[in-house]
Amino acid sequence: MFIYDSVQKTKLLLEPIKAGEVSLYICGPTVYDDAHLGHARSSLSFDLLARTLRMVGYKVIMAKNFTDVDDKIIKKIKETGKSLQEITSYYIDRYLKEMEALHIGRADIEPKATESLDAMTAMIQKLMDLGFAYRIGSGDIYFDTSRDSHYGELSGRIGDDAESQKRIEFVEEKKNPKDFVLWKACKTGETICFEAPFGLGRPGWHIECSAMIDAHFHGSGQYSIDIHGGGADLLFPHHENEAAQSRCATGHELAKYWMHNGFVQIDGAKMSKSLGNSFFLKDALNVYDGEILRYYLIGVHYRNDFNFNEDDLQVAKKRLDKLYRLKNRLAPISLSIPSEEFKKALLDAMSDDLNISVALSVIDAMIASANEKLDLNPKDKALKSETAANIRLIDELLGFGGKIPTEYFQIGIDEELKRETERLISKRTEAKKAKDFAASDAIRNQLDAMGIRIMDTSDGTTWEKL
RNA sequence: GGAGCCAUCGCCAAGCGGUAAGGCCGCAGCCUGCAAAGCUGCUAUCCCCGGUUCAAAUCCGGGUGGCUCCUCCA
Repeated sequence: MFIYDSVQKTKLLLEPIKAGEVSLYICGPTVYDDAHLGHARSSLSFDLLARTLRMVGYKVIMAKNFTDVDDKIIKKIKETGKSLQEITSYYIDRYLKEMEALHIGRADIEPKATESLDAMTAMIQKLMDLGFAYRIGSGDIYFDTSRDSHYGELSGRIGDDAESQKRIEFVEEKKNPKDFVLWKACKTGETICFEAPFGLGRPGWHIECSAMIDAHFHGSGQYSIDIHGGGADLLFPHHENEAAQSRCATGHELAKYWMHNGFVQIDGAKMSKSLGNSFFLKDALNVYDGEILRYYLIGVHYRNDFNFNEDDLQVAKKRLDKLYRLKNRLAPISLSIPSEEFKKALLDAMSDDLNISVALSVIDAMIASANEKLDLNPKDKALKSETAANIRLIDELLGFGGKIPTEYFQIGIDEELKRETERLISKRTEAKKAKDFAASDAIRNQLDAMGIRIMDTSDGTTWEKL
């Protein structure tokens, strides 16, 4: 298995700390609003990674956190009058449901910041004891970046210039502009306060992941976990800061490999709230089935930017349709085992830093070949059961193709329309039998106007919703 | 101001020094009452200019264009 390490900026052979086992920590969402397509893409990227690692034979332990204490959540509390718990549990619940719709597997460990306070305060205390952190007059505790000689190496930002320092929030008492907050002391009027040995307050953002990783993974003498992942925007400052804290508190590096996924863009620009072009996952799921959305969103290599476009989404659906049409020719059949050649080609592609494009082309080739053989010999049972097993493999590795074809093609069809469709089809079959092609073609046009496409096969007429 | 990523057929998209995968669209054919579906065949020398090499889309230098990070962000 090869993966691209975004710190070393090169593709590397994955050599886990512990043979046969891969520990994975993914930066999850801050739960103050609905998930957008960018969250989906990030989750999808690491879902593919976990699935591939498992199929290649690794035991995978994946953690993905929920940031449920944060300034934006506090802002939401003020705006809505709801409690922190109400807000965060609502958005966590929605997040998980939406990710499920995209067939994204759950992480093995899903820590929440509010449930990891002991780990965080312990790490902050340790950093203070070791002289890596200091407290200012307000009670806030900062990490002293000047004490970490490796600070800046992760993101390659060693000599930051004046212009970039201007952008950092100015706090007079900070020793160094790059120093970041570990603990925000409770100020007058603030209600979201937690107890800590150093007083009431709440944790800074960066400490969360470091503390959770420390709490949940044993690691080795050199690294806490194998792979740390997240969106490309997290490399700096978030991951730089995490790495610094962990290095100073534990004496070893946080992760052996770092992986970052690219952005989802809308009309060539980064999707973000401030630009007013964010696309919520819930809105997309309202219009498109989760499986189609999944197929579309994984279609571009995870490190590249992804330009969201509804036309391209339709193209993705067409491609997925072909898989289901093949599956439709198979059923009902018992599975045998997948073709060795197919499995190898698929795994070879995904083992090469998740080369999804090659993987999808391998699938297309398998579909074409199976269709061709079935055209020649429609009753080839061995081929059918092997093909069915191939599709089962695709579902396991890539997370699509698992539905029953008729369900897939009839998503969003109500019972009434379904009955009407079937009634018209049998009427058309009668007309065809009587060689009344004018009548049968009229019915076909009528169905077409209803959004139903029909196909005559040797086994009768099948139909799909357009 | 600093740091980085990207640029491949009309569109989407692989490629990681050895002579351009795949999908959509289009065209031709097989199949079909006609379609649809399926199958077969056809369609690019890789933004520009230099350089390294027996060999470059792939490496180096210089342009041009797009995006991102340096502030919360997947």
